Amino acid sequence: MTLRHFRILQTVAETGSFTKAADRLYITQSAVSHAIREMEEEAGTELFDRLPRKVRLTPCGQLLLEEVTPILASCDTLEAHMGRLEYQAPLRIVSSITIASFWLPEALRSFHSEWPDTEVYVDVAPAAGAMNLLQKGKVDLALTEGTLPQGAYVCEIFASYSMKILCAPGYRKKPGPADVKELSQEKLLLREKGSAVRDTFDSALYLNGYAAYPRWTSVNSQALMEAAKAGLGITVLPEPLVEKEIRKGELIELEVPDLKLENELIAVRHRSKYVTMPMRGLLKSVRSCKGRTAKGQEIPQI
Amino acid sequence: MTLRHFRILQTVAETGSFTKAADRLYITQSAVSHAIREMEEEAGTELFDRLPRKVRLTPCGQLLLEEVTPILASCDTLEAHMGRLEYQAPLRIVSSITIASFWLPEALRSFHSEWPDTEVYVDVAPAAGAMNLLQKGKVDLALTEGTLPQGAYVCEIFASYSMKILCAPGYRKKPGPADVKELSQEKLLLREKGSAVRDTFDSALYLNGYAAYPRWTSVNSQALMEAAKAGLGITVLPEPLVEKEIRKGELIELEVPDLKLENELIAVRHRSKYVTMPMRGLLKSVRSCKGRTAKGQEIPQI
DNA sequence: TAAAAATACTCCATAGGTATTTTAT
DNA sequence: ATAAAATACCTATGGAGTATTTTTA
Repeated sequence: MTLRHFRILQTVAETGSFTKAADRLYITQSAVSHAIREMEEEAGTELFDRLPRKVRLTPCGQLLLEEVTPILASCDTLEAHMGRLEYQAPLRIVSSITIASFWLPEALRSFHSEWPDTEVYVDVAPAAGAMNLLQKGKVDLALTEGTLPQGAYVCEIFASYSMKILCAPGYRKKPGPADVKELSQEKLLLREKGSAVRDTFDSALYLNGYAAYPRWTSVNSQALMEAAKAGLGITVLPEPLVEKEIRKGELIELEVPDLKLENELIAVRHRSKYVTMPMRGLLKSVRSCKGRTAKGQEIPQI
Repeated sequence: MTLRHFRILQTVAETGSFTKAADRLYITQSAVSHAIREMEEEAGTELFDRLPRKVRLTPCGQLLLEEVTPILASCDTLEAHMGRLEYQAPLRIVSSITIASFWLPEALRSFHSEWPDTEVYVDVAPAAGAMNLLQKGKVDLALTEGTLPQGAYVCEIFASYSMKILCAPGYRKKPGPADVKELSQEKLLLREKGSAVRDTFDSALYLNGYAAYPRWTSVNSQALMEAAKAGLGITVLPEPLVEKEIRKGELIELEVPDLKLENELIAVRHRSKYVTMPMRGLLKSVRSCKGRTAKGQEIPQI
């Protein structure tokens, strides 16, 4: 039994004639006759009464038609969707917290203006989890930061941000720059290991021969910022996140000349994965994205 | 796009491998590869990501699979029904009032015991309407009575009944048999023209050179019976219908030796119409039917 | 190196066509 | 005599196979 048989059955039922059905389907009466015969053999009974000048569904044929009609209707709508599949299928991406806060909103706004039919599902997760989702095929693109991932991936650096070392205005007695040793002995308020900000900081210290033993370890940057404001220690956070606080004087930057604290933002996808047109569009939007949210706009805290 | 493509898509999605899908479908990996390629060309996008050692649905493939799955499920249940179509399709019959009252219940009881899965839809209609329904294909069998219908039909006489000429006990002054002339001049309470009982009576009179001009004409036999009981005239009704009233003495039979009032019961079907197995069964039940309802049982009045 | 998909090619089953016969009015 | 379906017979497309190459971990 094939869709072809179903379609022929339906058309014969509608036209009441093998010949007319054949005309409508652009095949010959012979082909219709064969097809109906095949179905009748499969059913073990006649589906049409052959009357002079016309045919008419038997009760069996009627029963079969009732089952076949919704199947054909489904196939028709599917057929119509077929060509648009690529634009209707959602994009699934995972993004680091920082990127989701300061780059993604702009990128998605630009993407949606070009691809209004394509939905984007976003999963915000720390860098380590992001690569796992990508590898498992749960997402098609990971926007992550820090070190370039190993493996069968295509990576593209699309932006970067610097991290600031910060404390409350009255926290430090000695003014001016500090050296790395001083910093490593301070009360540190840091993100958890595995987060890009922490890993970059750790490796920067390590390059100078030191290691960090933080007082606070937090999965949430906002908590660290508040702790620093309260004078509980020194924290290290992405510049875009603390821009406003520095401007307002609620936090002040501690300069440590030897530490290069810069994180690169990376769009990562499977090397062997086909890049759909909407995905191409999203990558373009990500690339052309200036970063940061507009001045004065409230930053959503995650 | 064919059901075959859909099935291959589904199997590849389930097994995560072209080769495993091919094994399960008893075709080769090559055939699967071709089929998926064809669908991808139709969709204009890739449906599976080719990873080392396995394949995985893309979002497009996922979307397509979600549309395809219910179609395949419908086809599976249809396939299962296919062979039983003949037994699941209902029989549609039309029956005269008299047959429906005194023969059909027994025939259907016997039929249903042999064909419990086959439903029978019964339309009770006067003889003229019955043939119309049969001709229009609304029913597959007509149980009618009186004259054999003309046209492309197969007819089978399966029983007969006699009609009784009846009046109230005190209605007639002169006792004993009457002749046809006397009868034709009586106050007659008759069924409408087109009904088998009336037509048979009319033609019996006509053969003797007379015609009926009834006082009452009714589509309902019960009304005629009540009128006769009330002494309003003489009526002509099927014997099975008035058996009880005669026995009780509520009506008495008027003998008219020259009138042969016998109606044959006929099963009629289209000559060119395929006879399904259940229909064969129903015909057998009709043929072997003794007629009348069981003694003492209430006769449903229609 | 191994395991899987892609591909080049071949074959044949069957969908479909042509021409004719059958059927029923 | 006519209009339609059935049928005998033929053709060609495409579904499926074999064998080989490509790909990537």
